[in-house]
Amino acid sequence: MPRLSPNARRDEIIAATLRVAAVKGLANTTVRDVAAEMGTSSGLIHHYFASMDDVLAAAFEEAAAADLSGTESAMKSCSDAAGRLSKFFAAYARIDEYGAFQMWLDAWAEASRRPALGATSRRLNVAWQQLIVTAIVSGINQGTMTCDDPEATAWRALSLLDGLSMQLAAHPGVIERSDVLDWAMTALEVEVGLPSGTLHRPPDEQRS
Amino acid sequence: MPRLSPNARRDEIIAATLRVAAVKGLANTTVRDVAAEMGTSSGLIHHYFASMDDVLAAAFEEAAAADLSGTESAMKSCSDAAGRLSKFFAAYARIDEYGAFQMWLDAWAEASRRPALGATSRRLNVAWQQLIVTAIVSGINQGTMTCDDPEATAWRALSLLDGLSMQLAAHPGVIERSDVLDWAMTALEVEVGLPSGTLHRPPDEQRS
DNA sequence: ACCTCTATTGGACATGCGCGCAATAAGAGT
DNA sequence: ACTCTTATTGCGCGCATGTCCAATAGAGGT
Repeated sequence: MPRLSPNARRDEIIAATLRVAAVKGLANTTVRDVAAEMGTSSGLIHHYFASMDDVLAAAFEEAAAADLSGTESAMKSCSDAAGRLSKFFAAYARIDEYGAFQMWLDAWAEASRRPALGATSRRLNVAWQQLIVTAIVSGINQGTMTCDDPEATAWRALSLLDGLSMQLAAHPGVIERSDVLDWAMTALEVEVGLPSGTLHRPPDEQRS
Repeated sequence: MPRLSPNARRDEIIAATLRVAAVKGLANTTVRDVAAEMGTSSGLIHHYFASMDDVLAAAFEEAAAADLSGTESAMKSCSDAAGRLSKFFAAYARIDEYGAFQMWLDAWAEASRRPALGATSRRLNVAWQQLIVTAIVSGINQGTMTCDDPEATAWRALSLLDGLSMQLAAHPGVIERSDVLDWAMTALEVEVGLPSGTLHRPPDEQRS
């Protein structure tokens, strides 16, 4: 196999891991699977990562961090806080649709058994919650929202989304995909005192 | 080891499997783990089950069905609908504490890859949701609750509980155990128009 | 007492896993 | 062309897993 630069090879290992994990699941992805996917030897992987746990954590980190920063920048395109929350839900739904949710399910299930993966999962989950927190806080400052405990409200909104999406991913057909977003947005509207339907409407874009 | 009747031994295998799975997770529970937990040889297990998959499926079914019927009967000890919901949350919390939630996480993650496990998980999940639905419907009939769509409200309540409990199980420390119940109960109170705090108080027992 | 059935044993077997390591080869700098 | 670094190989070690099976032991019927 062609000799690659460390950065390029490292990226390819992560990319190959994600391709395998999308089919077999994060937990069932082995060193030999990833090596075969790349067409290289299995020993090569341990030249770049100390353990398979680290490989999985890096792959999950890569995919999840990309989704996170994509969502973050989408939210910045709105100046008003309600619009930002609206963007948040839209971005979450897009990720959900493209099948990444199964990876989150795997990560959550494995979090308590694989320390590196668990730490990454925890950090990114908190980062998602903080996206909601900051949007709510700016909503309060702008006078359009009211909320006693933005941290708690954000956990409830995110957990409701996660819980509903889990039903969608694990038991297709028991609830509708369109209901997930609708229900979660409505619940958050009530919590922060927004007029019903505010989050459902496409937000105004920010003026430059 | 004492020679037991087939039924007794089969039950003990399932019980031992659950004890191990509570610690190691459903997916990581091995034949030898179960045998060691019982204090018998590993070959004995294959005398009763054709494969380890069958053991895990039977164990999950057993535990989940027991938790479900336990919760159902606890709810029946209350005549008023709000009391029943209160019992529901109490039962859910008890199950959660004893470590069974990791098993649900495993089941959800594996649902899309193991059809038999997925079907069981789906059926029992819907049954849990229906426990809430019937309580809400009787609350409406008793005139103590209002709800446009009990099915949807039940999914939201259950998903919020599941989502929050998932954070508890996967990322210990990010939220408090006591908050999970508090937040989920408050959210449901708002949804069905119950006075704040109603679900938090220990319900009156039913008079015979 | 013996006999029969079967619950139970304990280990063999093949497979798959993460990981480590000595050998190899490719590319970059001189 | 020569050297030096290191990306890459290919295999082997130790361990854990599920499955299978011949041998053993214990309880119930006659």
